[in-house]
Amino acid sequence: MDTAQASEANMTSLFGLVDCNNFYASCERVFNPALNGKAVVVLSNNDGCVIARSNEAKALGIQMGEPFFKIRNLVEHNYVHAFSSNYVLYGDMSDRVMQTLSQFTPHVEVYSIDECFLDLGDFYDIDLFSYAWNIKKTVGQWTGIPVSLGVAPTKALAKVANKLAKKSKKANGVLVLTEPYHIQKALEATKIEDVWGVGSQYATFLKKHNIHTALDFSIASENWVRKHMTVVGVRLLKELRGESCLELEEITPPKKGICTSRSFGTKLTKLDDVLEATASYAARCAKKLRSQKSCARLITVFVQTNRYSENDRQYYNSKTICMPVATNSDIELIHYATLALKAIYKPNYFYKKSGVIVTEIIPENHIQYDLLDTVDRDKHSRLMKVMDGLTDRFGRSKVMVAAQGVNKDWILRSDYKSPCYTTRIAELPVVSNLI
DNA sequence: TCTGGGGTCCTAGGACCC
DNA sequence: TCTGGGGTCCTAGGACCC
Repeated sequence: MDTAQASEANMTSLFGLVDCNNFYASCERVFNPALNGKAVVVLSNNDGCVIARSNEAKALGIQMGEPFFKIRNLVEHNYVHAFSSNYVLYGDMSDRVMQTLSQFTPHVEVYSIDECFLDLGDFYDIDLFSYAWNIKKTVGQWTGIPVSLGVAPTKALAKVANKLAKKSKKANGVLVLTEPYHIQKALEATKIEDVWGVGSQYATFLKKHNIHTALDFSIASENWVRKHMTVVGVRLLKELRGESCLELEEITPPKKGICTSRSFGTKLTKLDDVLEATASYAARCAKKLRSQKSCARLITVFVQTNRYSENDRQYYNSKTICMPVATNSDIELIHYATLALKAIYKPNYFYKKSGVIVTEIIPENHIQYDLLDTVDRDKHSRLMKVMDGLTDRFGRSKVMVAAQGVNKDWILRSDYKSPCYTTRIAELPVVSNLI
């Protein structure tokens, strides 16, 4: 946005930020009301660490990212209810929340699975507080998910408002910041490390320079900020001063890199096992590419051992292959992922994780074909369509390329998973030798 | 025993070209 | 012997987000 546009936007810009409270934990509660008032945590893949906590779990002192084994005692004594992550459920609940929000303004930006920016620029003249409160109430009634809502003239200020809305008992989940005096008070009450865009590195640096709150930062010199925090810092500075620099991004641009990686449920040493896992990740990348109608030219595979086991020999390596023609076919990506993995695999290591990254992504209708190409791309594309159709209907892992394996020794551990309450998964026998 | 996964943007510096 | 300078592209690394 240029300066003229920006200053024009400033006349009326107004953003809402809706954030689902403790989202994954709240999703688990919607379908299991007995959990209300109880400490609930949701675990990362492999039930490794805590990635979501209800307020009661926070009150027990459980930290974000805490390894699960450290709180196993609490779980066993029933003080805490733990769930493996159930992304199908959370994705579906997220869709419902976003659908509900779009009833209130046509211009929404789905910022993450549990956050959404709203353009409220047309609503300056109405009673913003009632409107905001109505949004919160409606989402609660229609989806069962509690949300907090901050409203302010810029995205960064809406973030500030949202955080305070959640924290303050008085605000009770809704805070509208339009008056300069209120904005100033809010900035004063916001610690610098809680500002959107200030991570741990910058927070430490800024505190060293006596900047402890968002207000301190907002009165720093622009040149000083540019010098130490690049143009990104300057944008933040302006946003906190009320000058809108970040627009609402309603259309999600296609991703420039797509990565699928997982830690294995157990340590793997055999090439075949690592191959099966890696092939599955390649297929996931292919599916993600197809869903955004893209193809990729580069594929990178990496493997690593468990960096926490001090007694094991450590190994990390990666290999990138430039494919002759950009593709989004399971079969081709698995083929090249296999080649890449074989190039870096070394026997006698305990592998804990592998991953597939695809880059140099282009729209699928912009592919440059190779004269010497021997792949029947039409056939692949038709096959992938059929497979996607089956996957969408019957769920993942029902149809796959044989290289992905059926033994799945590497599969994720997920001992505490709730049912997929909202999406029916029909039963269908595994078809493994389709190709 | 057990420690997540998937993204974005910006900058500095080197290579290369004319 | 003298040893320019501007532009572009690429990459690695560092910061951030959820």
